[in-house]
Amino acid sequence: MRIGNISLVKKMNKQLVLKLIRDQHPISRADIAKTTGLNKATVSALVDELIAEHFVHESGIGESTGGRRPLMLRFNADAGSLVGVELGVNYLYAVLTNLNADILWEQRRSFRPSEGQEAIIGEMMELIEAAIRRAPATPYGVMGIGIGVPGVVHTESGTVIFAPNLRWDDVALAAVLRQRWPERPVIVENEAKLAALGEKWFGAGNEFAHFVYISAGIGIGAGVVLHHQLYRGVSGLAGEIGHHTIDVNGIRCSCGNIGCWEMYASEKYIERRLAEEGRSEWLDDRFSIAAMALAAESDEQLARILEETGRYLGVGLLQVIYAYNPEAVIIGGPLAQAGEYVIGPARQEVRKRILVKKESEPSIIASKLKEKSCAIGAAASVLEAVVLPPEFAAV
Amino acid sequence: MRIGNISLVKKMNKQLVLKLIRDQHPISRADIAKTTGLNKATVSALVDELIAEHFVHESGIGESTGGRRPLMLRFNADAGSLVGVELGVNYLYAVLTNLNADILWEQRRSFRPSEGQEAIIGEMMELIEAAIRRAPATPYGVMGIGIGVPGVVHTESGTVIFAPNLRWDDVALAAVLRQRWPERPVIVENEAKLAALGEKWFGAGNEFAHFVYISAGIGIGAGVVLHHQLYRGVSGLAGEIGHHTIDVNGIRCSCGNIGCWEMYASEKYIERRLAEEGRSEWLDDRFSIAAMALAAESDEQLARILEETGRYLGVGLLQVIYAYNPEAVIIGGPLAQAGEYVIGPARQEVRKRILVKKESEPSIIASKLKEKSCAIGAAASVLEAVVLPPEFAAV
DNA sequence: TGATCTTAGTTTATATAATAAACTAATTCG
DNA sequence: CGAATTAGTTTATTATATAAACTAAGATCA
Repeated sequence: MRIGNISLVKKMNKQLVLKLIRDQHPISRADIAKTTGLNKATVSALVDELIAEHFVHESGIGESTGGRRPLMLRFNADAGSLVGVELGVNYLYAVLTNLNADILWEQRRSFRPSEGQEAIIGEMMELIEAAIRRAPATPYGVMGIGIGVPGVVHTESGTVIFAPNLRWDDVALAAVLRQRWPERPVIVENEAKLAALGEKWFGAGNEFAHFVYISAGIGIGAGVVLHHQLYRGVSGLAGEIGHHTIDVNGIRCSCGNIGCWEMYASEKYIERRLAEEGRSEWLDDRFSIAAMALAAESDEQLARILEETGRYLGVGLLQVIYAYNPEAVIIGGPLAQAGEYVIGPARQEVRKRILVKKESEPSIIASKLKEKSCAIGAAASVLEAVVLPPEFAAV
Repeated sequence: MRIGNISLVKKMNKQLVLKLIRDQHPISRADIAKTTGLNKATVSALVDELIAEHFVHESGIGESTGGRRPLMLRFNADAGSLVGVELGVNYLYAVLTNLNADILWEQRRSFRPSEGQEAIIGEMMELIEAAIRRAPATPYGVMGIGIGVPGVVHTESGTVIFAPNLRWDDVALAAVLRQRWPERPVIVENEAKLAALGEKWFGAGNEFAHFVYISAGIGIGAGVVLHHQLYRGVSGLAGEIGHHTIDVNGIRCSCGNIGCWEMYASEKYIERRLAEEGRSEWLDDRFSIAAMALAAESDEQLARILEETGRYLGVGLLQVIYAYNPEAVIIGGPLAQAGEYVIGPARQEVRKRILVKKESEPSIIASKLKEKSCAIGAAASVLEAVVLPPEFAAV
């Protein structure tokens, strides 16, 4: 039960000031006082502390608006570094960033899915080790490690409860990493949820209080941001909307259900359709939606398959809209590489089927961080945990 | 932008104390201090104010646990009255309650859907007038009026944007009522959302932080409570999940879409199946699920139709579970009168189709407030707006 | 029975942080 | 050049939570 006391007030206001500086820098103390409603003296005191903590610095003198010229403040993105890792189905991708998600170092590494858990976790730890070695000298150093995984996660313990595509089951990933780096916060979370955080902090979700990030690849997952905060549900399953039924009499999904959305609006569907249409030349190891979209410019059959996929995507988006009524839906993951070939038909399908037009239609847009969403989101999760908690932003 | 100051802290703590007294009365000052972590002196000061404001009263001396006997505190449900109104498709139902949702007066009135807006609003105002006249003498009198409507609502203005079954479109309902009762808060909200509030405050939702109330009748609507708060989305459409597609190749819905859930898990479906199976004797004006469920005990054909409906309900519940990952799903509305005939098969269907069993399965339970959910929820919305705002309960 | 221990609740003094108002600093404008 | 304006700091005040001391009223046990 959260009780209020004076230090809570201070924490809230300090966060608010820091957030404002990050979002609107360069900004003066006077502007902060005006936009927040806080007293000038309060702002000065809080800013002084933030400067002492290296999160803010003065960046010179601004333009006068008829009086004394203001001292401009900036968020200090170089107060520390963040490590973000995406654990894919057959690859690892790690980034080292500053607090502004500028990538200072990155590395991608493939593995065969047949490799065991230990081997994969071992490679991940090598990558993290390498990232930490590359970290520049900063006041706080590496502030934490975020990991995105393709499955359902128990966040407190950092355990991967269920990751079908990796065939992982109850793997205590965070425990291993915390043992190796006991002094650093380690966050393990579902990849779509982290990608949503990435888009929220540094991408297409920045301006929205409520949005849904759709990670469409082999399957479909989602990260749901409500009131500026990631929504996880009671056990972290919120957003597993790839298994929404869109055809009760449809085809069987690997999850045991019938007619799941992700059987129709994913790479799985495209592969099935390519095979059906006798275009199996596209079905080799190096299958890529991006290449397919390029070829589709002069290949109607391919274009049609992408368009079908987009329409099915739209059918499911309708459910996303009715469930969450978001301001925006951000389409990410490999499927988003097809760009308007998929997103256009999805938009049309939504417009065709939706109940109340103008009130309810969200912007349906492409991911901004592209294939880096998850890794950057993993880094952002550390930022959120350590520097800029969203708790007070809501309401 | 919410800033912190000392009076915010006081407001938070006072709300917290009042909430605790309401939830756990009788309770002593010492117990409040222990469970909240607030200082005894702080609690005493806040309680004194709450007593002066008539929201709390001392209710005698409790049992000693080895020392001085405590003064027990109770929530004063008779500090004021609440008016709640349900606007159905062809009836009005109004209640007058105390702050504990005990019904002091109620009235139900039918109308023909062909009557115009003005006539219906007129009848509603007569009902409200009658309720206000019946209100007992209390410190605060009638603290406000809540109205549940079968449609999408813009809450700030209290405008009914779209109510297909009433054929209402952009009706400024709250404006009319606020003109008549300018001194009283008037809340207009979707019926399922208010019913969810009702169950949260006084019914089956009491113990859950995240739950979904399903209003299943002619159509399907939902009220979604996340982090103890009603979630509305950006334009109040969140929870319009009756129009989730469960069969892309299915039958056309009145909303323009194809294969909507509410074509399969609603009274509409039952009526269609009754007709198909040649049981149209049930299809008269006084059609009632409750009667049908009773007859189903010795009528397999009826039992089978209810069971089918329940299975379709389960298919859609899966989507609710994946979207919100709630602790519980509460089934209300006319369809819930069929009890286990419908809820049992729904549970089975969910268990059969769900991805991760133990983590994700919510309790699927029947509404506790039954046909009074909406009206009591309308009253509760006033309570929440005026006496017990949920703002600080979250996180 | 009465001394001591416990628990409930109040009073008093103190600490923290926001605020208002007065102040200094630096600039524009006429 | 002086008045007005804007930026930022200093100082005194206020509201509130808290700790600690205190009063109140019971239980326990020799």
